[in-house]
Amino acid sequence: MSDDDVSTAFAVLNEIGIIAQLGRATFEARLPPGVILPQWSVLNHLVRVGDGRTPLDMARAFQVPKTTMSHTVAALERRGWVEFRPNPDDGRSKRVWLTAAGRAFRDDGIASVAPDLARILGDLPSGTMEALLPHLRHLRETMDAARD
Amino acid sequence: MSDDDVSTAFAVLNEIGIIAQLGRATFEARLPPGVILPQWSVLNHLVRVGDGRTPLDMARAFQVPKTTMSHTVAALERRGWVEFRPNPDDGRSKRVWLTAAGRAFRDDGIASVAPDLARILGDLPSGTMEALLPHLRHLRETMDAARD
DNA sequence: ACTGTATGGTGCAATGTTGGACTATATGCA
DNA sequence: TGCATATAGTCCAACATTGCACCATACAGT
Repeated sequence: MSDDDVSTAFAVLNEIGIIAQLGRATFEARLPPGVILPQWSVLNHLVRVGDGRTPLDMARAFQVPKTTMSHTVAALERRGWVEFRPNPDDGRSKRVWLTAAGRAFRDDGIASVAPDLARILGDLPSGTMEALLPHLRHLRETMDAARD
Repeated sequence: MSDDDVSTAFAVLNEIGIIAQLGRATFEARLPPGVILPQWSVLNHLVRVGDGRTPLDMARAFQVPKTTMSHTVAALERRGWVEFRPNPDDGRSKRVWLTAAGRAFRDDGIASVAPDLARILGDLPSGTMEALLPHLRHLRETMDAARD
């Protein structure tokens, strides 16, 4: 493992940190005031992987502490975008279900940000995102596995 | 701009958000308790681009509000890792300079995390990071330019 | 020079994040 | 069964982030 490899890795993580910041700002500019990216992301996650997950499942998926996820889903529930039902398999846990309003809000979010993303995509060499995606997935999976 | 392109972009930003989180956790696990990633990142930035920057310069580079950067550099100054000097060109602003202790602390950070990064790199197909870096730079620059 | 506006920086308050302690339920093992 | 340990979730307090109001300095147009 050469020093060069390590400094490339540093540079990659550095760029990723800044892009995450920019992406968050882009998103939040389009969400209604008071709604925050992690809230929308949880709705999106539930749509993509299916609802009925437990809060702890999602905390692991997002790599945040369980208290943070607890706070986030509580906010979503207050707004009527998700509802809790007991987990029949485990009396300690809840399952989180999307409401119709929650699905609609998630869809609105995509529709609102799509033009911003389209503008960014238009300024990038075509194929940039497709080139990034598989490598990013691989990196994420590897880092996830390394966190033992 | 097809729907597929937009959903690829969503997926890329999603992965980037999670990797940023994982990277942050990896780093903070190696920093002394109470030291936080943004603090170390600012020291790293000053080493890489040269010290003598103003806080506002750095706020822009990191895409954070100026109050956040003000808070961060104040913490670094309390720990003796940077010092402020007046800006001879502009009486409103400060310039931020690294101290010897600041440089040493930044170097220690690299040395502490390098083994973790090396482990991750060892589990990735070689060339993954090199493949990512130019695309990420491009994406970051484009998003930066789009934020007008 | 004078005045209006723009910019660098900070203090404060509201909010988000997170570690630690705690409760309740589940599971493994004698 | 009974007990020790592990796990899901929440409450609370400490701390980080950030929008807003404010001050000081700079600069542009007259």
